[in-house]
Amino acid sequence: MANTSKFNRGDVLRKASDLFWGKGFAGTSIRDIQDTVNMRPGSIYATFGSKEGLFKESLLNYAGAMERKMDSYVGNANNPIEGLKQFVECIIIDDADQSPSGVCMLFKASGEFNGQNPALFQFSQTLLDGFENKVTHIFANAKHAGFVAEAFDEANAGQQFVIQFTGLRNYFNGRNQPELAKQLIDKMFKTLVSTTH
Amino acid sequence: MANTSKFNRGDVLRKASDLFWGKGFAGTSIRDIQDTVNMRPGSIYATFGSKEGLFKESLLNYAGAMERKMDSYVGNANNPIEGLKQFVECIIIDDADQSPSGVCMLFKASGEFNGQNPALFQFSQTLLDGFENKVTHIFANAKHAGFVAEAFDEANAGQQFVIQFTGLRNYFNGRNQPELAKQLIDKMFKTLVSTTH
DNA sequence: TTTGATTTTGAGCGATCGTTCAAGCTATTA
DNA sequence: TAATAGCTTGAACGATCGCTCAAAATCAAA
Repeated sequence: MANTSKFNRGDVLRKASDLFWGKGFAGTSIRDIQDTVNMRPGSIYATFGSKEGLFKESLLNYAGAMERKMDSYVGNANNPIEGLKQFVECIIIDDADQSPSGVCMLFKASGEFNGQNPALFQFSQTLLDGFENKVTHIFANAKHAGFVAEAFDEANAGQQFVIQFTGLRNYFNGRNQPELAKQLIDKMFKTLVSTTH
Repeated sequence: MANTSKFNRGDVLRKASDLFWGKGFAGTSIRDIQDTVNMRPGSIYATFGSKEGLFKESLLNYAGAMERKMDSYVGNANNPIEGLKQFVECIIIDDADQSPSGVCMLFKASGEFNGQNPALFQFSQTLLDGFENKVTHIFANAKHAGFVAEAFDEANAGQQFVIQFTGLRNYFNGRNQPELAKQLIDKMFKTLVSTTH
């Protein structure tokens, strides 16, 4: 080894991720990225290979951050399902004004790439499946811990969670009605908990 | 008047709309459009003013086509709510493979423009509000005709319809599971019809 | 302190972007 | 049929796109 990187890979990915999340893949230029991560094109390409490569890592970084945030809320709550609810409230209500976009980056990518870029579409779909799996496991654990009835169907609940979460997030994208959002999230979880086989 | 247009404005807007819907605003170039609508740049700019102008008309065309389709299903059904359900099944299941995108063009535009282009974001939000209003009126008419209880809350139902529809559409974007989709649409409407104050 | 492997730099490549406009074409009117 | 108003054409503008690579800078090991 003779020379070491001057940038922090995590910082760079966080910034690039926020940029891509807000402006989309096609709407973000490498020069946008150069400016916000303070790297020259040569360094960017030596590190990430291509715009697509950087996007893939950015999307992965987003999904990871999302799952860590969810884990944190679930882990700190007495009832894991209550934790999930707080996570949803945080994303839809609290983070609304500081978030680069009101739409989930995974769905935004999935929507942008479907029919245009099979590889990146497949990549985003895999991450979405992973997210649903994670939610399903949280519901399963909640059931084993006795927080919901034995007849509770965790797979169905995980699926419903993703659908409702997406619908709500899109609905409140650019719409500033926190009290309404809170009501609808309440309703979402009331319906979710009553989910059985 | 000395010469008349050779192109059909409706045809051009349909084709441009499908292109923008599939590839997004940033992902579609004027040269893409030249090729699919068979017009030269001068004609396009003389007719629509700019890429943004063409996009606005394309989005309007999409929203209009969507509402006409919905009206058609609702008008031909004995029960307007049953008609709404058939409309949803048509969009999510039947049209899945011939549609330029599995995501609603209005939400895709709203997601792409939020924080990037206030004018176009506002435009797409207004069309979304119009769509929700239309659905709410359909529910109101269904109530007045006695298809649901007097306690039925049509505004709440309209809101829920948009949220559930969006969630399901995103979920089944690129996912080919028609029988599962049918089940979830069934569940969506069972829940919707039981909506009261 | 010298060496040398590694990273960073930034000018610049060819391609494509949105857009313009002078010139040519076309159909109606006189 | 000649005149003319309006539409279409397509070459080309300056800007920006993703990306490359030779040269300069940097730091660990010898």
